[in-house]
This record gives sequence, structure tokens and C-alpha cells, in this order.
Amino acid sequence: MQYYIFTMGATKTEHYTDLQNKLAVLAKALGHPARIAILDYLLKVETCICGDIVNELPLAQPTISQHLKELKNANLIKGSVEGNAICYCINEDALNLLQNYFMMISEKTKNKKSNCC
Amino acid sequence: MQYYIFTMGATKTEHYTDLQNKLAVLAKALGHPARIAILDYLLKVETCICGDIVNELPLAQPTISQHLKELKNANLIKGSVEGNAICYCINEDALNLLQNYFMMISEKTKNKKSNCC
DNA sequence: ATATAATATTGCAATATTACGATATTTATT
DNA sequence: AATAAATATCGTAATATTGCAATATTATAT
Repeated sequence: MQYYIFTMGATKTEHYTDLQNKLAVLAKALGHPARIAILDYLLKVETCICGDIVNELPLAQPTISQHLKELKNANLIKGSVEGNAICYCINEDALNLLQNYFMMISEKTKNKKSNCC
Repeated sequence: MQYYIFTMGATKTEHYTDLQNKLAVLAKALGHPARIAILDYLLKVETCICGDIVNELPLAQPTISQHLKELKNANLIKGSVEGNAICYCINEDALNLLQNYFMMISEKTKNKKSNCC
């Protein structure tokens, strides 16, 4: 059994709530256009695809692999061995967490039109 | 008139769509628990507050100022001079963009329960 | 067993991020 | 004009990120 310690660099994660840290990890993982593009691609093909992403994006294979790793670490995608290849797909749970968060924000700000600035 | 050139480091932004880049910028700005906490605080107080954030979070004033700048650059918050102080508030437009994106994803994945991994 | 295909890891250079002390700027008050 | 209060900027150390070539790993097929 091995423990993975998630750090955010110099970030003082211990001062924030679990939800705040979790949302930040998810957002950080999406904070790169290549990773958004990977998500978009996974949505488009509607079924698990792996090495096609390398053909789809203008990045070298090691770079794609790295981005996939980050998405997987953040729990945004899942990967499973499929014979020779690895099959990746979207993890709805993580995306639902994000959706709920922004939905909540939308609800809260619905009736207030920039009431201060 | 001044032009601001938004870069993402070594990131090859020119290969992605405008929406992908925009979402990545927004996500990146939210990719730190302090900035999620700032957003949460702005939602809670429901009205524009500024220096209170320094008292609310366990970070030094220059650090808060830096985080606010990043949120403002990403268009997630707005700031306006209010006498002595600067009043910050949430920019619903940017958050709605995020909400719409994750809503779209939820719709697309609604009926599919991890159908591959 | 070897070769091939798919993916991951390593190593590295260039750049970005985080955090904060020191200092500057801006506005209000006296 | 001088002071105080609020915020921003500068400079800097420690660390993380991005991208890729080279290489390693893993699994299938011959």
C-alpha cells in the first residue's frame, strides 16, 4: 500500500475546506486548453478511445500521455487496459461535482446583476 | 489603447478553439484553493467587499492582491474604486460560461454510465 | 523468443506559479 | 501639505508546468 500525497506546490492547502481543495484540483487539471480539448474529444467520440488523441491534437505522444496522467490524477477521466492499448473515458462524477458547484453559483447570483461594481 | 497578450507559458494556444482557450483560462484561474475560497467568500457576503478577504484568508496582503489580480484578469471578478478601497464582486458572465459548459457535458453524459472503462 | 504496436517514464530546458517582505501608489482625512 | 488607510507592485526564493527527444515498459502477434 502506498500513500500519494497531493501537493499544490507552495500552496497552503491545509487552510481550505476539502471541497475547496477538490474543486481547485479539478479546475487546475482543466486549466490547459489541451486538456479541455481532450475532454471535448472524449465527449465527441462518445466511446472510449486512446491513441487517437495523439492524432487529434498537435502535441507529441509523451506530452499527451502527461496530460492524460494529470486528468486521471484529478479523477476527471478513467483509463483501463484494453489489450494492447489503454482506453480512456470521462468520469462523470468529477464533472458532476463541477456542474453542481457552478449551478449553485448561478442560483445564488441569478437575481443580482453586478450589484456593486 | 493597449493590447494585452495572454500567454499560457509554453502552451500552444493557437492550436485550440477560442472556447477551449477561454475555458482553460477560467479553469486555470480557479485552479487554486485560495481563489476558490475568494469566490466562495464573495458569494457569501453577497455584496462587494475588498480588504476583508485579507482577514478571511491565511495569506499575506500581497498574496491576496496577486490572487485577486489573476481572478480579475480571467474576468471572473470585477473591481471598482470605492473611496479609499477597491470593491470586488463576482462577474456572473464568466461563471455562466463555465456553468453552461459543464451543463452541456452533464447532458451529454447523462444516460451513459462509464460505458467503456 | 522476437518483433511490433501502444503507452509510460525519464531527463531536461524554458517558463510560470506561489508566497511574502519591502516598498510604492492611491485616496481620504485632518 | 502631511498623515493614515487600503491596495498594488517589485524583487526574489522555492517549486511546478510545459513540451519533447530518448528510452523503457507492456501486450499482442508472428
